Amino acid sequence: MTDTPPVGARRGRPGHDRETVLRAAIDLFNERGYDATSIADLARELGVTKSAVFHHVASKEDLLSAALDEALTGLAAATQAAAATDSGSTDSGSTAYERLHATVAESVRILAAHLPAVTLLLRVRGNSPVEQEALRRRRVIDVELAGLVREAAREGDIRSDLEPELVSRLIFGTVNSLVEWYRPDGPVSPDDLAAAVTSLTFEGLAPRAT
Amino acid sequence: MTDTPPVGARRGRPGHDRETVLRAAIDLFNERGYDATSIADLARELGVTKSAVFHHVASKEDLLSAALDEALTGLAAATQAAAATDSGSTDSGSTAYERLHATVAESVRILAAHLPAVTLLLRVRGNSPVEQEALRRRRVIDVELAGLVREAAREGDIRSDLEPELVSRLIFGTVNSLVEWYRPDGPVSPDDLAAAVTSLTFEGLAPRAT
DNA sequence: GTCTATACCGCGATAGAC
DNA sequence: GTCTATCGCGGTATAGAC
Repeated sequence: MTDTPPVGARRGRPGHDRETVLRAAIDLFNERGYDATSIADLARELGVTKSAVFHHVASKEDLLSAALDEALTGLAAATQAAAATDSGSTDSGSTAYERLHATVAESVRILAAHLPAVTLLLRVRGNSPVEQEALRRRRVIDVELAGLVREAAREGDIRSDLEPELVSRLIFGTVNSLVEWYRPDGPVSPDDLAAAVTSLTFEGLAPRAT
Repeated sequence: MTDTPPVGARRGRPGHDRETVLRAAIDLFNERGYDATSIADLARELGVTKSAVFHHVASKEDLLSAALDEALTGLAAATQAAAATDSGSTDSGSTAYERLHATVAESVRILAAHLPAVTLLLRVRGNSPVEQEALRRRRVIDVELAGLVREAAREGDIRSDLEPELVSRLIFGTVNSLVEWYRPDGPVSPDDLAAAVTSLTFEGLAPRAT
């Protein structure tokens, strides 16, 4: 046997692969913004030339597209999973309140697990077809979430003196704002964060019985 | 008397002035992002050439600087005003709870009144000295807000089972997330919005006695 | 798979005429 | 106050050698 690795296996030893480039790109996009980040910046970060980067990806926008897809897939799964806590048909074993509670918690966990990609998603403005498509997919998720809030209000398990659309925007505005400061390697674990967010959202700031 | 306007007064009839340019710039920066917006875009929006824009402003960054200053001045005033509801020295007539409540409401109102400038501020990443200075001033405000939350918890008027820093970040994360969707010309007035945010924040989602 | 070299374009900003 | 014209730079992306 020789000392060379199996030729049949996927190799790429000398340099980087697409995934490496993508991770570095997402980090840079988040640090400086997508438009303010050049391929030259990315190449410098990876220690190669611009041309080497273009060997792995078709275009700069290609990197953005992949990152947004990761975030959207995760968030869509979060809403789906929590909604399928039971749901089924007309009236199931789970209440809308329970599903809303689970969705908020799961959204926080997904956000923490895919923080860089989700951060990028939340900053997209719709400057290109790629960004517009991402915004469209985001809107679909937002509509589902608003429906869940409306349902919980109709079932009488949450207050109904405020518009469900408004409540939904405030709740998930709180969740989304986490990308501005939360770091998974900090003192607060993702599960602790999810618990704090849900507790504050559902119970408010009132002093608790000890 | 002639039909020409007073020559001594500030005039500029044929074209635009610095304020016009600034308003248009802030809107474009928010729509597409600062880096993605070129002076040519701005000139096109105003119906003039790039050179005409540079007649009114020294640089593109000059526009950003002015916008960030507007937002920061407003927000600093909001925290100051609400904190000075009484405060004074050691123990005054107002509790930290009351001051926190007033600060949240006032922050929402300022955000609504200066929505474009505040939106821009909240998207700044620190890419240049101008942006870094803005982030520094933001941080000062954030520290004051966190102190207010800590004080209210110490006085026993809000729950103390969660870290004040965490609570502060969540509350003002909710407030800041308003820039992502709120429009003052929509169905919700700034005062209604401030009432909804404070109510949801302080009282939570629990059904209310009717 | 990575390199050098380069085409091509749009950017921010300036000079000087009107 | 706005224009035309232009500079110099850095952007994305490509071609072809190694």
